[in-house]
Amino acid sequence: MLKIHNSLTGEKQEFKPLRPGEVRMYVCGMTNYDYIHVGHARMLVAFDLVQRYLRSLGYKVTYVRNVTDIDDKIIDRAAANGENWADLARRFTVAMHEDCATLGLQSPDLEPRATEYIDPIIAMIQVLIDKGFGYAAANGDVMYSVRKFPNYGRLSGKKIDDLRAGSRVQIDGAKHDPLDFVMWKHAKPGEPSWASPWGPGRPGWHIECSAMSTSLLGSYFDLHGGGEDLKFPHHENEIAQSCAACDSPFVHMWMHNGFVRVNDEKMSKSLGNFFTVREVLKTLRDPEVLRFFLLSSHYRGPINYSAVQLVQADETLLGLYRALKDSRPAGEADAAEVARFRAAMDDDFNTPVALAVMQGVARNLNLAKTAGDLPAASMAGATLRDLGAILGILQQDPDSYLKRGTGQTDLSDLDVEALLDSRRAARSAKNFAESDRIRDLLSAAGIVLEDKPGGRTEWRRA
RNA sequence: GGCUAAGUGGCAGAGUGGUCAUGCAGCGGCCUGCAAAGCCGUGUACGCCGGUUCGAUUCCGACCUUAGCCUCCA
Repeated sequence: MLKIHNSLTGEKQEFKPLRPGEVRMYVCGMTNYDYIHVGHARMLVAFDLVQRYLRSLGYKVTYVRNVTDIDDKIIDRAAANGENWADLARRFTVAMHEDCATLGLQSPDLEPRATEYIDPIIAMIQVLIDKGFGYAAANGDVMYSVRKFPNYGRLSGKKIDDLRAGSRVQIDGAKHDPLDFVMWKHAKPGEPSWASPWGPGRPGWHIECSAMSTSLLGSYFDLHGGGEDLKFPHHENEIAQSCAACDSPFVHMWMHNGFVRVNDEKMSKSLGNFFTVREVLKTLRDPEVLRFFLLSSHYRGPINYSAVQLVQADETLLGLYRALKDSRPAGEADAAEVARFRAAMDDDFNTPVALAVMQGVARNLNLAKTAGDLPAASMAGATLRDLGAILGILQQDPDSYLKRGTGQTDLSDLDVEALLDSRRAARSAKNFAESDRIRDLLSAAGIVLEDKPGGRTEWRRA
């Protein structure tokens, strides 16, 4: 029985799809005006995992993750670059797709872009105006009247009056109430715009997600996810808009992932302490190391980003691939281990415990290999592979994974096989000085040797 | 100021009212020509102070510390 922590109630709840056998989920994706950083990667990986696990449970999943391709930041950045805003958004959306693919993310089933949903957005705003939740302000913007929506603040646990008291927001003269937010922004000279009943303009961020999610998944769907920082006001506003427009509950369960921190601070653009996925990947043996690192703590908690931790993730993943090597995965996975793994995942996607189960399988696999118990090794190998597939790890060929370094050392002018032959000859002649010399030489090139029974020697990267 | 999370062994990271997380690193052993890998063994860990309890890291209360949100943010 799958339990998911629902941000709406603050508790883990049994997951029951609204429609039998079918899960509809929406995740707030990226505003693409720059390369994605590790914080974004965490969100992306967390919900990729949710989606994968739900599928592994046999649900028919419709996973929607949007792209915001019109926004102040895009316009500003494009202006700074002297670039067309649409080109900029397209360029970084392509880059995001590349990064997602490297991180082993499965594509969402649908990836709506805000600019493709202008009509539904306008329609929804109109409905909200007609129902008295929205109003056209004097400056041409269309606002949402937060105080008209009774449950405003329920998701984030905020009270309207507290917000107001603590508000440091500049009072916008056009707003009837400082809490009101913009659904439609009137176009300023030179800005991209679309025609609307309220004049040329563009959609606000919150209405985009309300319109896209309900257009694609219906007015009431199962799961809505995003980063913790979107809880307020973005998700709160989505709820206010969608519920009011559709006269319906909006989302059954809300999920929020925790932040990536750097030295105990949130990794973010504004703090300037971010690392892009691209630059981090250059320092790693394989992108899978970053994915593994992200999976090694629970999605809701904070995770501290540091080079040391990446090294630990690398070592641990390496150990798993070493176990997998020569295991000849075949046949059915070990049912008991799978059950343990699933129990961990059923508990609000507890990947650290799921990974611990896999460590146990790896130990049994190593034991079976040294005992020469081939059937047991195949089974353990199959188990590791199958469980890894759910998490999106351990699907590569172990030997080529192990022979891959962190990218610095070039082996092209080193004939490893020939050196191993010489070393083999030296060892059988008991010329250990020579065999150790060759091993040191290889070691200096970042190659580790492992002598196997029967005079066989294998190599991998350190 | 309001609201929300969190403080676990050298590092990372789960979890629980009363023998075990797990991984990395370390140490000892087996194996090895020596290594590496693997396996076996190994650590008086749960912010502070009270309370409840036969027993609390786990429940309750206060306190301290940190982070996040309250403004765009994954």
